[in-house]
Amino acid sequence: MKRENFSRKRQAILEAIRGTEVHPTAEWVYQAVKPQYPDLSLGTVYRNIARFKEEGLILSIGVVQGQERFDGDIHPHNHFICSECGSVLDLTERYLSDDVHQILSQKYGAQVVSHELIFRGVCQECSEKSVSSGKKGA
Amino acid sequence: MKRENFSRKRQAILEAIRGTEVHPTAEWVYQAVKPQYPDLSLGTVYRNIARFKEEGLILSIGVVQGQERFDGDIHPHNHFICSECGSVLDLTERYLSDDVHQILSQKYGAQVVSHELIFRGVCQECSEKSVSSGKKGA
DNA sequence: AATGCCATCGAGAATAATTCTTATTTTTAT
DNA sequence: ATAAAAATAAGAATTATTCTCGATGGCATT
Repeated sequence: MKRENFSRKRQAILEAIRGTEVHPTAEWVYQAVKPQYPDLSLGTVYRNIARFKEEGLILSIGVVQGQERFDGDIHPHNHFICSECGSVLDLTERYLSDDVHQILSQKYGAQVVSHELIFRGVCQECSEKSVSSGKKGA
Repeated sequence: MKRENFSRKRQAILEAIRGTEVHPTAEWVYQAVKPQYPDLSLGTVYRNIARFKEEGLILSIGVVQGQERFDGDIHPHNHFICSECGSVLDLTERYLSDDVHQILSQKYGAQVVSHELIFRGVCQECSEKSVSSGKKGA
């Protein structure tokens, strides 16, 4: 009875987001799904991403270099963002237990429901580039 | 000899950002400084904000509801962002020591230089509104 | 006070990501 | 098969931000 209400394109968009580690932009998703559905529209990607976010199927990492980045892995984990190339990496370390939400909620009278922890710096690849081109390393 | 290189408008923009707790947008800063300098241009606000960021005089909290938010307090601290009204609050609790940067840098071969920890949820004010209007509470 | 020099600025055009609108197409229920 | 509902394509519209460039401001030297 209960319908899945998932069109093929919608499904393909979700799978594209879930099936990559790059924490893609809307444009990336569009380019990724386009080959399979050549009549895909960028508006459809945006519309469905907004929907996935509301439904909790994906998460937003935030805006990196002017473009919003998404994550199909909704398990709690943290990220590292490279200031040079904008790449987003997953970090497996856990730093905060979820009871901090409770504690903060009580202290501030708010409803704290989630947190995000983002580390910033220069990734290994960009660090090496900088060294070889003499930008920083020596 | 060494000139301060700070025009009055630039100084006023920096002071506006430093003198508020609201973690303002560029537009907010523009409106705040405009009365004192009626010929202020929004482009000047953006230009100087970009410069302050590069110089490390202010920090970017990230994009909230489509607008970038800034913080004149560069001491390490964390934030709570209300998903309803977009307000940004300071949290004084410290959760991470800075040696995690070292540890992560070694583990990933990157240069981790900073982190940001953001809690999300509904602030007290918005929570109360929701209750009285029957949106969630009752 | 006048001059020269650059940093800074204003105004608005340009850009780019995202959202919105509407007609059309696809999907689902009957 | 057909009608109703949901989803989509195309592109216009919106909006925050950046860019361009001619004009202005502020300081140093005269």
